[in-house]
Amino acid sequence: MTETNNQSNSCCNCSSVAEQAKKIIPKDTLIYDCADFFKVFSDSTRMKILWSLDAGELCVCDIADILGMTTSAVSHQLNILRREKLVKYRKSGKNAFYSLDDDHVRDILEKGLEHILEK
Amino acid sequence: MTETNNQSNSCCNCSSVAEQAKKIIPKDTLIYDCADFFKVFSDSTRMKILWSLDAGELCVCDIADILGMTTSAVSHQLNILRREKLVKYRKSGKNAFYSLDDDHVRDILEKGLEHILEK
DNA sequence: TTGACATTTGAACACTTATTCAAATATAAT
DNA sequence: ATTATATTTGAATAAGTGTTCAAATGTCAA
Repeated sequence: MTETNNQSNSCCNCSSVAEQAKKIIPKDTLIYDCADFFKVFSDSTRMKILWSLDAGELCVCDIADILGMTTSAVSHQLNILRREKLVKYRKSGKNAFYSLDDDHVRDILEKGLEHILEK
Repeated sequence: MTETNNQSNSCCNCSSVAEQAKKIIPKDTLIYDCADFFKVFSDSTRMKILWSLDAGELCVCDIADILGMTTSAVSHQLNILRREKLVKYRKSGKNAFYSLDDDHVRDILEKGLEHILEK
């Protein structure tokens, strides 16, 4: 054997970088969880809800009013945000009050905004 | 008129927060751009590609080899990553070498991973 | 020129997803 | 009990998306 490495069918000279890449990539389960996490931010309605909650605690009908959407549509999205642990809520009488789960969410929101504004 | 504010149909006492929320929410165009930006991170294939490129510059066939996918599928995703300015590339002979556009992307990748690991 | 290789591209397909609509819960007021 | 209000839920629809496949483009070597 003239070449002593085990790369399968490389077409160029990226082999060393490729080997390192294989080590760097997080495990599949992590990748999936991470992708799902970002997926929550990938919808404009959810984005607006999160920015609204950045102002403080809000009930469903107020969020719906702010966004100009039905409470049903908003509730569906809040359900997703809750499932991904981005918002928490408490029930009080007829109302359900939602708020951001932690400052981590604010970090991400601002990072995204920064990226757009700087480009 | 007994109440002197112009809120339309609020059901609770979130009015002051709601007013502030309306001011805080970024303009629609910004929201859309931001959502699109995060959408890129919401797919596991693109996520793996980005993590691969974190190791350094790579050509398409090597990325395909690392991910165990066809070059066509990878090329389609690279096209999206390029469109959103997350990766840059240079052509050299038959090859196209891709790399991360800037450290901003690394920041987001790590923020996402942090969030998952801490929860 | 011919053939091989790396990459890109477009159409088709299966799959996912956001909103709408109607109905169901749940709580408070009369 | 009845009515009104706030919210949730499930099914249906329409729009969006990732991969595959086949074909096209572009580059190098013989």
